[in-house]
Amino acid sequence: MTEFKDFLYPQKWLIKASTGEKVTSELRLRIISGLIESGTILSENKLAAEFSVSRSPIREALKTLASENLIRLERMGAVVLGLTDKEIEEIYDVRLLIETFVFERLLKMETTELTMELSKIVEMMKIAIKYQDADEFSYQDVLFHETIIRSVGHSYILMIWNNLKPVMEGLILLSMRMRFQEKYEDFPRIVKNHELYIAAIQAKDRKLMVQSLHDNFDDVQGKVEDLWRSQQMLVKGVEQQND
Amino acid sequence: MTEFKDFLYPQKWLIKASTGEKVTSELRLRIISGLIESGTILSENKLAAEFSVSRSPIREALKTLASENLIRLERMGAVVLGLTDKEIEEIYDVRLLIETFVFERLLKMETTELTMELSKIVEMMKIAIKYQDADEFSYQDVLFHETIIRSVGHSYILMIWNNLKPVMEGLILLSMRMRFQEKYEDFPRIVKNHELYIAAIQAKDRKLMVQSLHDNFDDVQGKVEDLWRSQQMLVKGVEQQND
DNA sequence: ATAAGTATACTTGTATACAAGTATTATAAA
DNA sequence: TTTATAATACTTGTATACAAGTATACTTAT
Repeated sequence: MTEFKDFLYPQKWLIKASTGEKVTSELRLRIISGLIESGTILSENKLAAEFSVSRSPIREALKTLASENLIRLERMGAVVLGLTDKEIEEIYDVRLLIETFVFERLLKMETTELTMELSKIVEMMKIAIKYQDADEFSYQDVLFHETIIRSVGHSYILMIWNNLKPVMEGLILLSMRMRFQEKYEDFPRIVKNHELYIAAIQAKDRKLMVQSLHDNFDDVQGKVEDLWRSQQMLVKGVEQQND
Repeated sequence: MTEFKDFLYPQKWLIKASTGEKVTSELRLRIISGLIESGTILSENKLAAEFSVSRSPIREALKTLASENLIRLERMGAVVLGLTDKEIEEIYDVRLLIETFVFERLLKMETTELTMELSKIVEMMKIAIKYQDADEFSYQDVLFHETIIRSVGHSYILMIWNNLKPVMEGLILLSMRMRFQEKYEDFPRIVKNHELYIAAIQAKDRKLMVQSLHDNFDDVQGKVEDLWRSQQMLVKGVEQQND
């Protein structure tokens, strides 16, 4: 598989990935961004030709995307579902659900090690902002929440997170790229929210946690149209931006 | 793929299924039941030989089971994780989490059609008991909860259910088979619990719902050792039982 | 012109072939 | 006996081949 210049998904995150994983990540982001529109019928053969790959990794990708509700596999072809605003809200329902659950567990735990780790991540986020690295910032943002979820050691909550994560990551990625272009001033506030989250964990303060979580949602909750604009912009400027 | 006589998974549920789905369902149940022990290393080639199938459907099965936390894919071989008692409890954490969420939504909805549907399912459960059909009873039990979850139309809650369902189904299946052999007297109570659940939905009574849900968990919450016993019993008696 | 039937070009699901890499085992040397 | 090296038998990931089935389009007959 040739590494296309016009890949939306960060190439450096895919260095060790198999072809199947690469295709999965790229297709996912194209669907989330709206570059591949809802209603489109995807065929394994056409995708294989487009990516210059055999059908094996394509099949793997389609199965994964179907489990993430981004496409629906049918007799002939996979129909793209994409993300409506309603579904983005639903994703945040689930995030609120599991992070609230996790927080309840944290209330009964030692959290010094966790907050240490989270502080480190926030430092990394600041560096990413300084160097205007949207992808790195997104990575740390996702890692922040994953670190919290992992810390309670609940394998089925983690399973839910693992199913949700790829789509979340895509949304955050597109949202942050847009912000770096258009709303750079947002970032200090986003960082502050994360610091608030850490404070809530340290103080074991339910209310503070839910509040900072809600604020965090608002930060990412760009409407789908915004993400689409963002994607358009990126595709147009991709010749210059990508090495 | 030959239809082995010693399949644990109900053959009639797999009539329209592809080879990949058949292998997935059978492997899953063997892992849950303990027939394939935790720590076992599964190789694609060996499984393909064992099931008289090519590696394609086996790969599909292993990917699915990995997403369900039943195995862990590694460089060489897939290591079986199975279900510990802790994990079974975690599954019920998640069920409680999503069914409670769903119930909150139901409080704001018209539920006459839903309760009608649920009553029908309970009738079916009674018939299954009458004819001592453990598999059919399990099917209706799973369908009962799925019907409730689907009724609120939340695609990401449904996604969680879809990820959880196969393992749930397996647990219920093994648990009910054991009960039909050893604790037949349990069933009237199980049916009553489901009727209580319906009443809770009709009355929009949170407390009643949580209570009946908890009771329902207790009914299925056979310890892993019990499931293993059940499986042993079934494998020994399989020549007579399966057609 | 329209309807029916056939041919063709798709589709997915499974089997097989191949390539690259890893663990193990056997062999050889110290 | 122990260590190092080489050969072999595995492993997964990807490509390709094949089979069965479905939709489309074309051809033929009325």
